[in-house]
Amino acid sequence: MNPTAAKLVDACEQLLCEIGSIEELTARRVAGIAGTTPSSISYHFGSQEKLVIAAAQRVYKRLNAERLSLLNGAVQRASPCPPALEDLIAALIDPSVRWSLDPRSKYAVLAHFNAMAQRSSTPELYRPIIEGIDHHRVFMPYFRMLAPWLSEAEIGWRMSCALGIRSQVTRSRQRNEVLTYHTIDFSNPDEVIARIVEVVAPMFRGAS
Amino acid sequence: MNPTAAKLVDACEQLLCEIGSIEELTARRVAGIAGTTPSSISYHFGSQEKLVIAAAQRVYKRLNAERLSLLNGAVQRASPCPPALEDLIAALIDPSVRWSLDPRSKYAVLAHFNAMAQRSSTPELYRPIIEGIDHHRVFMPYFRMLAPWLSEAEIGWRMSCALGIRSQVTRSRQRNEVLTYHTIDFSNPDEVIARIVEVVAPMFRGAS
DNA sequence: GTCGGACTCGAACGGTGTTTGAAACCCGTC
DNA sequence: GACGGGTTTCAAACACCGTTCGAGTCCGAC
Repeated sequence: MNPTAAKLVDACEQLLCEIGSIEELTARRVAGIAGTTPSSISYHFGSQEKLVIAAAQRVYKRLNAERLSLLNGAVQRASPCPPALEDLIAALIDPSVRWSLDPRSKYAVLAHFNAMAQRSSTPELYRPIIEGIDHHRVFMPYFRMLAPWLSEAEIGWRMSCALGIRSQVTRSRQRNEVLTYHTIDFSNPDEVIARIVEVVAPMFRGAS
Repeated sequence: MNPTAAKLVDACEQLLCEIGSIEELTARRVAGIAGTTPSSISYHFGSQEKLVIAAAQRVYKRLNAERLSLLNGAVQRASPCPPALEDLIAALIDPSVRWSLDPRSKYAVLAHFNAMAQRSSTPELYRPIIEGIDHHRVFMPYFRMLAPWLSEAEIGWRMSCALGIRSQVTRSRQRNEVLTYHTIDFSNPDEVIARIVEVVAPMFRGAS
């Protein structure tokens, strides 16, 4: 990758972590941090939007790698048995929850990325990233072992639900705190993860 | 309300339903539809942002009224017994799910409103609306009757989870379809609502 | 009749992302 | 070593944005 382009991605990542709103990310500021000019963004990436996507893609890779490593850890720990349902669910949501609560993490990049995706007039740019689900698919065989009475589609649906709950936690923290009368410490990742596991696990049990 | 201000809210609501991205909403377009000038937006509402908030507030009122009426219907149908758990959950999520799938509804206004809230540099403007949870609180006593072993906070947490799953459905339809191998018809509100009820209900049951 | 407030609107302002065209640079070829 | 062509850089210009400003209009109160 061209060194200027690389510097732009770095600057974009850095700025996305510093700003409170995506509106504060401007081509001139990014270029300034990177020590170049706004037009170089268009030249190397086609548009500011695509630069943000490039930055987010890099961060997503790290997050997915962490999730995969958690999964592998749980699998190896339990080997030769299948991993515990709770560990599986925890691995699925752990990195997102933990990163979103860690100000030193690059989670802000993903948050702003999602904000941009929602308001974009060219959603096709974001689709490949947002709907890339291979990192989720790797969980499915393990869930199936634990709940063989559920079809793959049923497993997928429940994983979607788990991810939706995860998003609710990372996005609407204040609302959750009010709704739960501040009895849950939503700034404590371990507690949040345990709470999510607690409500998601029954979805995969035979009860119904 | 000043007639020009009213026309601006109407125009804003209309335009929000027609556009694909919030970026296509410009002060000049809104003013054009309303038959006035951009500066009147600043004059009557203070900013374009606040105009969108005013428009969204009106739509939220209608949605919350519909939700409340569904709740009351379920309560009366079951009276003097408490309403069925499934009906309660369904009432909680029904309007959002149904509106989000009905192109004639004003759901687009709320979708764009949420997109704006996420990217705004003045989130305090949105907080009162997004975190207004009185419409959710009215559900709590009924849930408590059905699950008296859960504290109010536990009920609130599970309601939050249900709303998170709801958001996942209204926001990331395509991803859900892929994860479920297209076995769920996410364009059919009745099916979607039934699916959500199916996974949420166990959260409120005694199992664990 | 005149004052004062509410309202409207066109022009201007400072900002945005992107395009443009001319330099500067790099590097293989003669 | 000099040339030539592609690649990269950058300042200026462009079209557009939301907002502000100031003059002008309207209308009811005194």
